[in-house]
Amino acid sequence: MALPPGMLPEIEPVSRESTAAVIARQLRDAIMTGALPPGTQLGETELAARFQVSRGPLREAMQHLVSEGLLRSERHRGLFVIDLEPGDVYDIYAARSAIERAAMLRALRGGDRDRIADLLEQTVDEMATAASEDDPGALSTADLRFHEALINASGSKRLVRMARTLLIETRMCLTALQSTYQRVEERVEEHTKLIQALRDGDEETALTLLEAHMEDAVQRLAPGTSLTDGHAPPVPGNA
Amino acid sequence: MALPPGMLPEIEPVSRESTAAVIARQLRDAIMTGALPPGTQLGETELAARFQVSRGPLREAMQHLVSEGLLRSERHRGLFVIDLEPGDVYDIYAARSAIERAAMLRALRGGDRDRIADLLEQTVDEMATAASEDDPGALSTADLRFHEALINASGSKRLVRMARTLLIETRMCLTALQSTYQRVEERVEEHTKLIQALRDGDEETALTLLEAHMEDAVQRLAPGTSLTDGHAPPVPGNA
DNA sequence: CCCTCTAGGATTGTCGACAATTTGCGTCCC
DNA sequence: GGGACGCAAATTGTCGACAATCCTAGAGGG
Repeated sequence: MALPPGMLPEIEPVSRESTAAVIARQLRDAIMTGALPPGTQLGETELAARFQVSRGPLREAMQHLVSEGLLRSERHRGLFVIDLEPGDVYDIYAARSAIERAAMLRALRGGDRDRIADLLEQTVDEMATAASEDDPGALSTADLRFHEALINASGSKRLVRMARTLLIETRMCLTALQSTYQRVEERVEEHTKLIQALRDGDEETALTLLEAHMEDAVQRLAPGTSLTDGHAPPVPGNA
Repeated sequence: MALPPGMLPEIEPVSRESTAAVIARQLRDAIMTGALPPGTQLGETELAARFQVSRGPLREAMQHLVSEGLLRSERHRGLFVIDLEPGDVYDIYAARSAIERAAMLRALRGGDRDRIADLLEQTVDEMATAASEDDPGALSTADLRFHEALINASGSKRLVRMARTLLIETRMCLTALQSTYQRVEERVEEHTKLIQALRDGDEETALTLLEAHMEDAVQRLAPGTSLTDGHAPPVPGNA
């Protein structure tokens, strides 16, 4: 009303997030970073005490993570952090490839390519910083943020929603197999080239680079499998 | 032990599904078929009475549907069935296009093409039956089952997981705009051609047909928008 | 010595009640 | 008559306790 737009830009309700959402986010981070290793059992009573809330909101948060696929629930047994088998690595990257290809297409065709490219370059800068400081964790985080930004730039609610779990799972892969990395310069450069292709509006190059990016990763993380030729992993834990 | 495999093939725990899961499925069906129209407010107390359970399990089911994107939650206000705007129709089909393209690729390259094609043909038979009986609801259901089967055949846990919500939302679109249908023969034939391309292992044709299938649908449901040229909808309700 | 059955402990599933917050309506003042 | 304030009803958010179920360890019998 009396407040001109632009003033007080960031006032929001004191508690705009539900308790369950806060807990879910904290657990998500813990799982993502490896603080809660795969296979860990999460006791409701114990966690409720740690978060100082009742079991009600905590259960809701857990249920949320279960439906996201980060926890697996065994009835009357408990909740466990999922453990990723080789087949899952393949599956994750195949799904990511599909999502990010679509996001890239929408970014390419939806206009505003330069603005998106600028956004992506910020995350690449973060990667470079993390690389120069020799911080593998931060490097992985920045890497993921690149892909998160790409998908956000697509402007598709559903691509964003579907990618959320995938990126967390990707982070789990990266933390679990932190040793098998490629050269950091190479890792940064792949993303830079991707941005350039986007900026140029070169669809074929962008899509090819993206596919190669995924193929590289999956072969490094799960040797012997391939995205492009449909070579299924040895023990697919699929339904 | 003493039971040779193959005997008693279908005995399972008396209640292998949690109460919340049962409720969630029932609500899902109700939303999908339009029994709960978009925008409806769902009171916890009322529903708890209808299902004859406490509010605890019911809340879990609701939370599940919220995280799936079928309900939207306003704090201290209530839960509402999402209503699909034109921008959402575009978004849904863009996402479906990405998922099903990937599923088709894995079906094409993963071997067992004939087995998958046979499975898909069963659902096309269902479509034909529904068409001959002039049952639009059953026709839509069979249509969705075709795509569900295709994604299941991909063998990818994550594609299946991501597609679940998308297919429900698609069903909502179909029930909401049930009038704007194409000729039923055409609708059946499109799927038949898709199966043939899959059986032949003709990747280019299969992918092209699939893309056209989606493009047709989106243009019929949300005229003026297009998947392929990135023509964004007039009022994108995206984040 | 090994298998089976039973009792114990622990964990999840469910419930009913209380507290916090929002919305709508009625009232009061200008 | 119009607007703002305050109250009350309804709904969601949270909590603690009880019930059902499952794993484990130990004793007993073969």
